Formats: sequence, structure tokens, C-alpha cells
Amino acid sequence: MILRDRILDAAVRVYGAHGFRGATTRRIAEAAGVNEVTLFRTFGSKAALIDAAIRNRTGRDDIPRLPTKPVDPTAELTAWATEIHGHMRRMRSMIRKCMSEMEERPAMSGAACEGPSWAHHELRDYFNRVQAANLMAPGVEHHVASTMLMSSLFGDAMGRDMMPSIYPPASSAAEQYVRVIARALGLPATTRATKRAGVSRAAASAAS
Amino acid sequence: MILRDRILDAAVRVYGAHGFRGATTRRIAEAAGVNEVTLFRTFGSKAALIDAAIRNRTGRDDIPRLPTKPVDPTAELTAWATEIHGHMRRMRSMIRKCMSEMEERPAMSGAACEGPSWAHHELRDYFNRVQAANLMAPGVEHHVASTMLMSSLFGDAMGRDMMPSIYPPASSAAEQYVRVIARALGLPATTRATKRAGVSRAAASAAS
DNA sequence: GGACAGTGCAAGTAAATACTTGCACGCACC
DNA sequence: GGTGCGTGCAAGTATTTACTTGCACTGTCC
Repeated sequence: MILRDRILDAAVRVYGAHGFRGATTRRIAEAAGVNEVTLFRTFGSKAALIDAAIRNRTGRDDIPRLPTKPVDPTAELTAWATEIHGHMRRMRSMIRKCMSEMEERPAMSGAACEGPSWAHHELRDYFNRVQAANLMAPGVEHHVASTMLMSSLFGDAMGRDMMPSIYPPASSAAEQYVRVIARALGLPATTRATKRAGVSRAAASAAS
Repeated sequence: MILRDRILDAAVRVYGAHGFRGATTRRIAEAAGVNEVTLFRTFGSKAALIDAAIRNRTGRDDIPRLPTKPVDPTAELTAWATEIHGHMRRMRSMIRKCMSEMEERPAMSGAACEGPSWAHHELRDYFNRVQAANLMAPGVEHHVASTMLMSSLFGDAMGRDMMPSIYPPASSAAEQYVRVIARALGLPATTRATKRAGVSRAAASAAS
């Protein structure tokens, strides 16, 4: 049933552009190229439709993985952060809406949080592994560092539209954030050879 | 005319709770303890009212200042970041709404951006001074570091409601973010004596 | 061929919403 | 005392919105 997916797709688009209250059933039906009544017949209510649409979107995002055995942390982090950053940028409209409607519709924003929450745990676990592999200076609060890297990517993805001048160029932003974190954690610098290898390996594991 | 301020106050409260579309004139009038018609007679339209309310709120916030002559950067940054963090947390509902309505009502979110934008420049200038005073390791991208510290405070203030477990305890969060940044920038550690002095001085300059 | 599920279309309902009008009341100021 | 100004109150208008109903059409499966 391709029609159902078409409606869900239109619903996230309209929701991302106008928020819950602005996502009228008329607009969604028009965007989906479908009669308005069909929405009610297939989903029951507007709330159920948008809920399904958000869940559908936030569920399908396969979050990239970090290598289980860290070798070149800086390179691996750069590849991973770049992907997370791109993902957040692509979803930024929807994320902003979910965040702002958290008080009124906690279930939906809860669903939207799953992705970031998962990504953060991925990063935190990776830092644990990096520390266990003795690739990190001892006695550093890498939990805080992981939160900061996530917040940096998040803040960049959310704020760049409104205040573009305060962020590094989009193409290298993630890389620069990682570099600062790497310095704070005392991670070894990437050589050119290991960098290429690290990036391609991280990308490969992310694509799987 | 105290009534005008009462209306503006009620408008920001209702807007922060429900967003633009959810901030109906009825709700605002009720929250202000005022007749609905009075809103239109004093502000002309709902849009003009909410615009004035946001501008009123975001204009009055005196952003804390960082010392012109950095002495103990870590202590000074901690005091400053703690205040910024508290400020962002207090305004978080309104900020979330402004951000999510950026596409539809750019003027309002633009006004809401003034505060963060100003704070970021304050921090960036301060880092320039710290570097000029030779208190920072050479060759570090402190522009990126300033963006990251701002994003960390921002991400914390926005996300803590939804994912409390991934952030450090609220009472020490700002301090911990500063510590990581200080490490990345190679700032000198704070001694107990200079710490007390630095904090009180920063707080004093912020209160002025 | 016929039952049937899925969809479109036209029309409508009840509620909410932004905004208006007309009138009355109180209160300061001259 | 009277002239405005600011406000409250009651009522109303036009529009939007979520959701419903009834009917016709189309394709699939038996």
C-alpha cells in the first residue's frame, strides 16, 4: 500500500514546516495528493496521523555506528560526527517543532528524542572503549566531553539558520568540533595514512 | 500604565507555553486578567501584541559581562557560563517556540536570537583577550571553542527536559563544560584563592 | 457477473478563532 | 459639572478547522 506511505511522508513534511497546529488536515491531504477524507479513514484522527508520521520517520534512521575497536579515534570521530551532523541538519525543522511542542504533546517529542539519545550512548560507549584502549589521557571526564560534542553538533544544526556567522563553515564544522574535543581528551593526532583508513572504515561500518 | 506591562507579561507566558498559534487572544486576556477586546484596542492585532511581548522580554535581559582584563580565565568563565546557563534555562520554553517558528515568523525568532548572539560575541572577544594575555596555549582554534561552549550551554538548557540522563547534574553542568574547554585551550588551572576572587569579581561585574 | 474494499467528491456540522461594534461605567482633569 | 479617555461587557461576523455523511466510481478476487 504505497498510498499510506505517501500520506505519512506528506505529513512529516507539512508538520516540519508548520508544526502540529499549523499542519492542518487540508494541507497534508493536498501535499499527499489525496482527498482529505482519506486521512480520517486511514488514520482516524489528525493526532494519530502525525504521531504515526513522526514515529515512522524517527524510526527509520539508522544511526551510524562507531567502530568497536578504536584505532584512530580522531578520524573515526570525525567521520561519525559528520554523519550525525548531516542527519540533524536534514531533520532540523522537524526536531525544532517536536522540541517546541514537548510540553503539549510529550509523546511525540519523546519519539523524536530516541535518535539523539541513541547517538549519545553510542558516543559515550565509544569513549569508554577509547579509554580502555589507553588512547585517551587519564583522568579526563569524557562523559562530559561526549555530551559537549553532541550539543555542539545539535546547536550547530539548530542555530545555523538563525545565526550563521557564529558557526564554522558547514563543510568542516563537525571536523573542527571533533578536533577541539580530541585536544581536551588528549587523543593522538591523526596521521595522513591512518586518517584515510579510519574514515573509510568508519564510513563502511556506518553504511552496513 | 501598568496594564500594558501586565498584558505583555501574560503574552510571553502564554506564548512560551503554547506557541504562536496556541497563544489565542482569549488565553492571553484571561492570563492578564483583562478583557479580550482590550488586547485589540491597545495592540491592534495578536501578531503585534506577541511581537511586542517577545521584544520586551528579550530586550530587557542584561547579558552578564566577562572581565576586560582576564586574570583567572577558568574561574571567570565558570561564573559567566553559569549565569548564561541559568538564563537560557529560564527562557527555554520561549526560545524553543521562537526557534520552531523561525520559518513562519522570522522577525520574532530574529529578536529572540539577539541575546545568544550577543553572548557569543562577548565570549569570543574574551577569548581574544585571553590569548593576547598569553594565558592560552598558542595555535588553538578558540573561535570554535567559544562556539562549542555556547552550544553546550544551549543544548543543555534545551535538551535537559527531554533527556535528563545524558547531561551532568544541573548545578555543576556549566562548570564542567568550562573545565573541558579550558583543557582544550590549555588554560591554567584555578587555584583556590584565585578561584574565589575570580568568581566574586565576575559576579560583581555581571551585576553592574 | 457480482460482492467488496478502497478511494474521490460534494456537502455539511460544530467548534474555535481573530477581530469588530455599540454601549455603559468610572475616573482624571479642567 | 462636564468632557474625554480607558476599560469592561455582550453580542456578533467571517473564517478556519477537525471531522462526518452519503454517494458514485474503480479495481480485485471469487
